[in-house]
Amino acid sequence: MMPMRIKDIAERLGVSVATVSRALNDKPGVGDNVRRRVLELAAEVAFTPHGAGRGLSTARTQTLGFIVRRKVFPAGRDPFYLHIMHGVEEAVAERGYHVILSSVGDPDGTRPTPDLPLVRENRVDGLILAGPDLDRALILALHQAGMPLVLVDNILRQTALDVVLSDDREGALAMVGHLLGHGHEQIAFLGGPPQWISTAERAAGYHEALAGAGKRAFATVVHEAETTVESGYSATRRLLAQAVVPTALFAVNDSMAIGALRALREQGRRVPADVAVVGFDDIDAAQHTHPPLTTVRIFKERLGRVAAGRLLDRLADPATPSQRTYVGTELIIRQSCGCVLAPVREEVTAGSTLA
Amino acid sequence: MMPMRIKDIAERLGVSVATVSRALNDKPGVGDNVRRRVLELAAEVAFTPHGAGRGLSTARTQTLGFIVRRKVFPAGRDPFYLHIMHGVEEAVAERGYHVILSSVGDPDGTRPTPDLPLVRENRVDGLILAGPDLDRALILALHQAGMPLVLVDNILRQTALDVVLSDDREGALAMVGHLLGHGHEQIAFLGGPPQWISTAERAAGYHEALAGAGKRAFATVVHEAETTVESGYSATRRLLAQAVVPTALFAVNDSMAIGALRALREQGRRVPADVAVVGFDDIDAAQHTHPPLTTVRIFKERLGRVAAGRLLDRLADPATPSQRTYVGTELIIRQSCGCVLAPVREEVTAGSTLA
DNA sequence: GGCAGAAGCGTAAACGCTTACGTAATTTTT
DNA sequence: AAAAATTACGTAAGCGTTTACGCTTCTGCC
Repeated sequence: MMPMRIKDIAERLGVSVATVSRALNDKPGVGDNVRRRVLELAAEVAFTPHGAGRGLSTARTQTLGFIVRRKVFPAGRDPFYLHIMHGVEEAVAERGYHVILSSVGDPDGTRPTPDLPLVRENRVDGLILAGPDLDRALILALHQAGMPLVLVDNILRQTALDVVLSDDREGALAMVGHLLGHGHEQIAFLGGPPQWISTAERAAGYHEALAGAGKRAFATVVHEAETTVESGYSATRRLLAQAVVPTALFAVNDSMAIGALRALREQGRRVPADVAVVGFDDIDAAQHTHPPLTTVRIFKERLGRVAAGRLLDRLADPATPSQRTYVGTELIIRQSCGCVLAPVREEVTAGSTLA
Repeated sequence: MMPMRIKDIAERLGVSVATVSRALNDKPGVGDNVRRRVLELAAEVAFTPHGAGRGLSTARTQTLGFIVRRKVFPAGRDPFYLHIMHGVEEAVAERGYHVILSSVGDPDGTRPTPDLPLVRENRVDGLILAGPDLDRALILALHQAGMPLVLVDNILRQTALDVVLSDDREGALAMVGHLLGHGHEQIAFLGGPPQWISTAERAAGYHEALAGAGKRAFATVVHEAETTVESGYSATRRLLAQAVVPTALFAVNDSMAIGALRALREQGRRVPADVAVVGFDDIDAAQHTHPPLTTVRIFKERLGRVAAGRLLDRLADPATPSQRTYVGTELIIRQSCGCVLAPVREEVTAGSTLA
């Protein structure tokens, strides 16, 4: 019942532990005969090396950390980062690694240089840092301490770090292009914190699309401090109080778009007849809004998979130059933009509350 | 830069590593003087024991595994279990533990007794097994191997295991009681797989409520093999084809309720005017449906916290008798049941698409 | 003042694995 | 056929902790 250890295998086969270890790890210095016998027995008893033992001698834990700011975690929020983590888990499992989840609280300031128990305890070989609002000082400290890192949905300027992003600019470009193609002239933008890479890039895509079409941005471009349903709601109300009302509303993410839907409905404006509303992310709720939300899908699991791949590659070869990877997006046309003629790509269960 | 190890502390203080270890672990056999100096220095350099080293000598990893069936994970599904995991993470972090996420695939049958790499590698002290459709053989094998376990949203009859469940029967009782109290006579039930504890208990609560009120169950009680939007949709269509149509529809979970909303809408029935629809779970999407969905809220993070607590307690004292814990639910009255008079408890951002 | 017991501390082994080094046997080279 | 190089294996040290055991020094007691 007690699992076999290398020592036991060595004993049963009448060889030394060193030989067994070499055989198991494909190292030279073992005869074909002995090697075969070792591998056979190992397979038979489903031998797996003891994690801590191996870790102690190799200084490798075969484990990655997935770090996310506690605030962006669920509790009513869309589980965007959980989807990313799921992608990470699948990818690393395929390569024999594990993931430890850790959500960091607000910097408490009790420690001069912020750090993570995970790291101090040497429990991880590398970290995936997800989300735009992780403490800069923390990231820098980890990087300078030599911890292999990959950033997801975030960048750190002036620093050679691996970064995985969704192609937000391209997605926004496509979205706004789509609206323009359907005759919208007055497209307002509900933005988020400009220091977040994703929201900044989406804003850039918005402006670029308009410029490319020779149009001007809608007079009032809002930049909210948060990207929640509430902020989308209040921003839309402020927008509607203006003299000229937009014909389309591009929210920087789906949560804000949902807030916009609510504000419009309360003001008696019909969506999409009076004003079109589109979002970004394709969160789970987007297909259940009324009307179902046209949006730009982000492949969240894919982001996780790619980030994990980058990190594992870097661990295998620490000299790999850092790189920035963009994961493509996809336009999801539902009813909230009124562009029924556009090609509709929908999964079977979507649009449960078709209007 | 290199983190200090016990050896270094011992050297700096001119004592032995054993003494340092004893001081750090609050063990007797250390003078007050030396102890103080050790603790001071340790605090100063933010010493944290090396995970693998400690793990190797104590056979404790300070790590828990969170296991979930791959199929129930996101990719379009509601991240129910991710919320649970989040609760787990918060709870264990407070007690200095870590969580490793692992989603298990379908049993591939290549191994006579199913097991987990996590366990064979001795990476975890215990496991939280989430979801009703984990392989029975796996659970039993782990249990018999002496691995501390806690089940969430699942039970294993005939086995003394710690179990954490939401109080589904009570929730269903309250929900159906609420409908009855508002005059509904014909309440249909859209059920799920009866071997799942949660769906079975909800069905039981439904019948119990009706029996308590002296009513009979609606002639056709449906039990679907899946609890998806699609199955809710098709089950509702079948129901509507019957001679007598219910006045209220109680779906065993929110996904099915969403499917029901779609089917009703397609058939031209108004919700809640013609037929009330209620669900269970309070998934993220429930507040964005049209109309917003009345449902029974499950405290998913709390489930995770409680499960983690049970497991940690058991690790601290392996003799703890196994126990079954029920986490209460909460009726969330929104618009889909038409019972506007009931007390409405809503968070601020809810009901974004108020009808 | 002598002795038992306790307290404070060091020594060394153990956990399970990898790996540098040494040695004997085998193969290759001349 | 002798020297040199290669191969196959064992020995032992090391990774960072904890802990059983043993030695000294103190304390208290008669």
